[in-house]
Amino acid sequence: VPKKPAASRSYHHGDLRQALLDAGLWILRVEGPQSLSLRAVARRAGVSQTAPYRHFADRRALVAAIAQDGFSRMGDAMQRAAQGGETPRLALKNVARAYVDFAHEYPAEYRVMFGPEVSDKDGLDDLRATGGAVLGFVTAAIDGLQRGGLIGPGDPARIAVATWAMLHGLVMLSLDGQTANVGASRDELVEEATRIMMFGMAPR
Amino acid sequence: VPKKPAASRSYHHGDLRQALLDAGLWILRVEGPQSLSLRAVARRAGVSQTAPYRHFADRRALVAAIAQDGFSRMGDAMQRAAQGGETPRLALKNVARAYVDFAHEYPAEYRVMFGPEVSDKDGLDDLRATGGAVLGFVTAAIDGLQRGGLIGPGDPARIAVATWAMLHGLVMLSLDGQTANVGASRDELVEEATRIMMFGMAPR
DNA sequence: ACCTGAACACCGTTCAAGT
DNA sequence: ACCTGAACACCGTTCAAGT
Repeated sequence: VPKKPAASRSYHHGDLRQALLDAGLWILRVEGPQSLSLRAVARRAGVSQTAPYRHFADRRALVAAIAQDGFSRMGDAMQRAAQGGETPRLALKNVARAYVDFAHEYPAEYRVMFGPEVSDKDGLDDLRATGGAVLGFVTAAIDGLQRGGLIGPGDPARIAVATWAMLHGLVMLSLDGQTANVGASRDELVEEATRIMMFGMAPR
Repeated sequence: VPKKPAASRSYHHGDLRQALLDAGLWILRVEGPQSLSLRAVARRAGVSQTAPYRHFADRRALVAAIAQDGFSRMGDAMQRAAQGGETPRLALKNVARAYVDFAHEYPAEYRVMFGPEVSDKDGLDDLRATGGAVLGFVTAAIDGLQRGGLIGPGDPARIAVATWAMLHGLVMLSLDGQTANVGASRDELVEEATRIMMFGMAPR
């Protein structure tokens, strides 16, 4: 029996759109991405197979909504991490760690966020905007570090892309188990990557 | 009518395993990853729906074989690029460019190589080995640069992971269209990433 | 050994219909 | 407006059978 106030129960399943998203997230986390079907989501939400079409144009729209939710929550985690740092450089490291931690805590969602099903953003304007916000967030952080004299000059947008690329690549290789044989922990790899990004590989 | 010598035609479709791989690659490139089904591959190869099961245990095995083929061809391209450089540093840049170019020339295959369907390498020992060879290749290149005094000390395996992560992340963000708004070409972004990897972001 | 046809349990999506 | 049931064209996989 739903406990929500009547005003938010526009039909007898409460907020069905949210219920479908919750069901999708549960299936994704517990049963894996290959089980994430519109029919399974409908079953878990307790409605007929065709009910989701009232809220999502097609399967891709549901996946996009899940991806967008992931970007949103990851952005929140990064924001919280940024506020915790005592110095700008510590803040950047905290943000990097928050990013990597989010991906490893919710690997299935992270994969969906960057997966092939939503890689073509045509018709997914909201998702494009939310994903772009992550880059904007990193760009603002880079800009702040430049103003503080902690990193050198250069187009902050390009530097931000390189920073994001490093984090994203590290996460993907790690999730794919492709860093398992280097004899270094996840934190050690983040550390090494941060060191290279700050000081470079060239001898000083 | 197949023109191969009789010795290689173990059955009337020639080398059916290879024919199925070719069909899969064609479908992947032309119709996209969502059309890559065992049945479609069989149809295109002109055999019954169940014939592929003589050569691939299941759909995942076919996808893994396609991914492995991709890793193999990408490794070849990197090897060729490495030999072309006049100096070690130019060679590294050439390898980076070859990597990024391969991914953009065969985006569907690249996505499959790092996609969720084969991310769990359990039971895919050959794929794990071929993927690991890419890391070994980068590690050897880093080691060579260290010996030549062109990059500083440090565990070459960890430095290689960071280098690969940067390339992989750049490729994925670019393929996802998430670098479209920074006003920089693909080459410019590779250039910027290479600069940061070599000299770092910190002011000198 | 290699391939086929029928069958089962799924799936996305559409359509007419119910309240 | 919101939801359902039936239907269509797919899919992965198994099984008995054919040469």
